[in-house]
Amino acid sequence: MNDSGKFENVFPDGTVLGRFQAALADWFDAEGEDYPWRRTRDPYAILVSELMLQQTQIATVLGRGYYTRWMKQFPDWETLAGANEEEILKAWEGLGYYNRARNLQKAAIQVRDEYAGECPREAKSLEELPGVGPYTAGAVASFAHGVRASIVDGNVARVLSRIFDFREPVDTSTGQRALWGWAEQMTPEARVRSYNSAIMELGQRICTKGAPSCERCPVSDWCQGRREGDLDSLPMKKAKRRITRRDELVALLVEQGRIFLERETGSRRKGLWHLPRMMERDCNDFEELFRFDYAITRYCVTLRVFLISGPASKQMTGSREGEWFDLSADSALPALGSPYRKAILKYQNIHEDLILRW
DNA sequence: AAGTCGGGGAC
DNA sequence: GTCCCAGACTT
Repeated sequence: MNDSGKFENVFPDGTVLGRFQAALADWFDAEGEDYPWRRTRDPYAILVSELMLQQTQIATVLGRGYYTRWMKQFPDWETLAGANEEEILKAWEGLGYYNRARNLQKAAIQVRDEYAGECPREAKSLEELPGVGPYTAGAVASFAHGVRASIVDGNVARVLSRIFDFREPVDTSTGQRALWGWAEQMTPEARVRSYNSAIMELGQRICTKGAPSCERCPVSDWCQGRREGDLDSLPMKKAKRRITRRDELVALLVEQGRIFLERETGSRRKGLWHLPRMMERDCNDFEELFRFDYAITRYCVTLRVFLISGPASKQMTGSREGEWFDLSADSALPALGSPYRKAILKYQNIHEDLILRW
């Protein structure tokens, strides 16, 4: 490496790095997990997986069927490029970070129009695509095209900070520079798919945040952090900021099996729909049906749901931009933010209970 | 460099 | 509750 000397410390000669790379790649080839995006080299299929997986666990993307559904609905660049935003957001509903979905479509349009349908091969070119940063560019270049390119995600950051016993915060520009520097020196020319998959999966399954399984780690011999004996404190991070509490008051307007919804206008959950929001003073005359908390970024929000009926309902719907949707089928509802979907479901359950009791 | 963007899994 | 997750973009 550089002045730190840690690179030389762990890899005193050139042959050791080769053995380190081989140990990782061998481990992956022998016991790596089998995911749908590892059964293909289609850059589109791989880009879809990478965008879905940004800040999102594999269990969510796979277990709740997002990836499979998406690939069936939008199987290639062309199809996605020609889709409309409504159906894209509906397919992404519940995954969060909805700009990822819009960026994915912009990327598809860009590949179609500016690259004649041929996905760029080099990481630097891939970074031109919207929603594709340094990590995703390296992932697509290596996984889809087999091009030598480095990756640093949360998993790799944890592995490398432990390998080098890196006792500085990783969530800073200097910390990131150090990690990327190591990653670029350590990435092999050959077997880059296996190596990159391995170092990520190692962080996910073996070199975990709590209770890492060093006895099963294929590269524990090279791990400086393990020798120093304090893996649990790595990687180091800057101090966290606090959570802010907030109330959110919303109206449940239901008439003849239909519900009144509004479209999000700000930057948060943009393009999705939500229950109409109310002012504190406008709630006094109505019954609070129920409330529950949900977390979003650095906020803890108490969602309080009021049932609005009678003349007030007419007044509210008359003075607002919104639309009525059929409540009978989920497919008739537009893409909703998760808390609002949950609230509607809760309301329907209460409603059914009342009917059963009669 | 700091804020923002979601929602859920694991502990 | 906390931390984290196959991060990227805006300010």
